[in-house]
Amino acid sequence: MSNVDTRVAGRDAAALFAALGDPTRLSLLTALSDGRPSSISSLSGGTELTRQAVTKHLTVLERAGLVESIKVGRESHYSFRRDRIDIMRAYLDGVSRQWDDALERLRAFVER
Amino acid sequence: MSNVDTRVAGRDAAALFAALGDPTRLSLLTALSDGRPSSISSLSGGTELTRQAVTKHLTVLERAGLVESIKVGRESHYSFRRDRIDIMRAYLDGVSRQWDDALERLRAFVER
DNA sequence: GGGAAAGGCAACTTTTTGGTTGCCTTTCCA
DNA sequence: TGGAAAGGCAACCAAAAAGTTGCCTTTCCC
Repeated sequence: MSNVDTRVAGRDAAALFAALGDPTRLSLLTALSDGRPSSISSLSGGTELTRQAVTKHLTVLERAGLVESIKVGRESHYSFRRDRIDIMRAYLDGVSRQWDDALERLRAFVER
Repeated sequence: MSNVDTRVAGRDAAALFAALGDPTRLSLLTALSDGRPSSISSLSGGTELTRQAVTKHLTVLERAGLVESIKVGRESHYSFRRDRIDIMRAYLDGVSRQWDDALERLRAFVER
């Protein structure tokens, strides 16, 4: 049952982890997590990357549901979506808990 | 300062997230998180994958520090390393907290 | 109105990744 | 002691990812 849980959660989680598995995307997400929606240009300014490269990374993050975008005039404003982070946290918590339980069982066995 | 923190943590974290950004590796990690060290054959048995494919995934996980291996006779025993999970949790907690703080500041501003 | 800023779209190149097959070495155990 | 089990190593392949360049459209604002 908890086995099924982690497997189901894992399917969702893998895509999220993959989206974060790139230093550039991770820093984009960090930049957005301060709450200020940002345009593509402002996000690519200050980096070594071209605007198009940043666009691609933002698209990856958006498909994973980690950010969302709205058009404001000629700009696209990207913003952080906190809720998806919780899925990853839940997955990591599950793995950690399973590990802790395993250790506990081992301890109980040894001390028997 | 907390900005620097997330950036430093981010460098480590990206590699870890990347290692988890694959369904196969995620299920390998889940299998190992029950505390029982497993051989490559036992991990590849029951899956559609060849032994070599599993070996490669385990190598990725090991380079990321998420598992470790020891040789036992002719077998390689892989086991879960919980400590690295904490780095990812810390990163996600940091991002979430930054987001929560931003919301709080916004609320305070609006209610002023 | 017209130039500049913001960005979408598409083609293309280069690496990386996920996976395979084949072969060799080491270890186990009947 | 000799086959079978476990697995390392290397070459290879195909698809995906990361990034670039070029060009076109939309919007802003002087």
